[in-house]
Amino acid sequence: MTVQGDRRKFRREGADQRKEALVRATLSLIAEEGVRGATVRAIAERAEVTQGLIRHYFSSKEELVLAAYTQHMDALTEQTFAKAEGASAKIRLAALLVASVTPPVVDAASVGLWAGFLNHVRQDARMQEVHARTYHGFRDRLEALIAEVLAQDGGAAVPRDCRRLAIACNAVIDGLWLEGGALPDAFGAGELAAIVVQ
Amino acid sequence: MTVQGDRRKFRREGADQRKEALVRATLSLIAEEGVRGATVRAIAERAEVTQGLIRHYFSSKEELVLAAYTQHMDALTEQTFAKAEGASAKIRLAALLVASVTPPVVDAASVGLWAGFLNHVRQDARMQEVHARTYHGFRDRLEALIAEVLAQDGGAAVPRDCRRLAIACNAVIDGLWLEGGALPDAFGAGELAAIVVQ
DNA sequence: AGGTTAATTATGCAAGCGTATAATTATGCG
DNA sequence: CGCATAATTATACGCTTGCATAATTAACCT
Repeated sequence: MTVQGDRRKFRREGADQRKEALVRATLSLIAEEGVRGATVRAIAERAEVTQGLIRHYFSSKEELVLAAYTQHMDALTEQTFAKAEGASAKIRLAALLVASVTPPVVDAASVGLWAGFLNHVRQDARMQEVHARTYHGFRDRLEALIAEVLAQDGGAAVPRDCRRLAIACNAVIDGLWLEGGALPDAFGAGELAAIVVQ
Repeated sequence: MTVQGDRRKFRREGADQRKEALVRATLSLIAEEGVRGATVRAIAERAEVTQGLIRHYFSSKEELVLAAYTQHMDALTEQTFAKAEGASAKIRLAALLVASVTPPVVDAASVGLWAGFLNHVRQDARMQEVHARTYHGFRDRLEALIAEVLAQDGGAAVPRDCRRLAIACNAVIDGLWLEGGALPDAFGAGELAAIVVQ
């Protein structure tokens, strides 16, 4: 004689799917309201589960936020390089630069996410680690691509120059990234990329 | 027979000084922890008063945050233009650009502040007003300066061109602003300014 | 001096926070 | 089917939050 309570119906799902749903909900909330605004209850509601489930998959909110940050940064890098296709190295570099300053890598949500994470990254050592790893990963791949372009252009690819170019290139990308995401002005990414490639 | 309670001693101060102290405390906390992290109690503690006083000077936390944002944006503009001095218009423009991408206009706290305010500005109509007013104010003054430079260079200063140049110039400044504030890499602001002036 | 008053502190409240734990129930297996 | 178990929900606790209000006190006025 089980009491037929109004207990909410649910479907059991794999740990990976649930975790990803929670991470997605977390990211969208952080983009809108920052880490502090992404409350456990709000995250659970957006992921269409109850808040207790979060603690079942993540040992704390901090852990969930770290997982979300990691996933986001990795996805961003991957997403950007995925579009860097083409016959020659020069074309691939150009495509990479264009991808770096156009949606979906650059949009309001992405910038909101960056802003939401900024202070948290500054204060949490593990978040800093993830940031450093992602940043260097991106730069290294960019450096390799630049080396290819230089080699193909005939000139010898001095490693030190490649490193410097990669850093500078990255800086320009970051600057444009903010510009494109924060301001709605759509401006010709193509020509900008061309300038950088030159 | 008044009970000598351990009630905290205090000094009465003018409304302006207290308000400014509260605004300063609010700004520094928002830069560190975002608007949600800047709690009424934390602000009061940093301003060395008790939390009740905030309600005495501001009708709500939201009002205090708005006042802080307004004060910060105005100060930023003023601070930037204050350094734009020089004999010729061209020199003044160059000085303005340099000031726009060097401390104290650009530093970690300033970027943290920007990040902390971003989502709040996006969601609050009055904050958007302040942002728009400040942004246009800056751009208009920049436009006037550019017009001067063009006129001095001999060419006729077509208003439409000035407007466009001002917008583009502002975009570059914003990009560099993020770059300089978020990354510790100190890079030659002078040469950048030179490029823009050209 | 002493009284007035506004500035300031102290206290309390309801709601929301992250977290802990117990109660249920969907699902795979014999 | 019936049982076991992990996934999920429900509930509760202590703390913090923004806000309201009462109690105190520093400073000014005559």
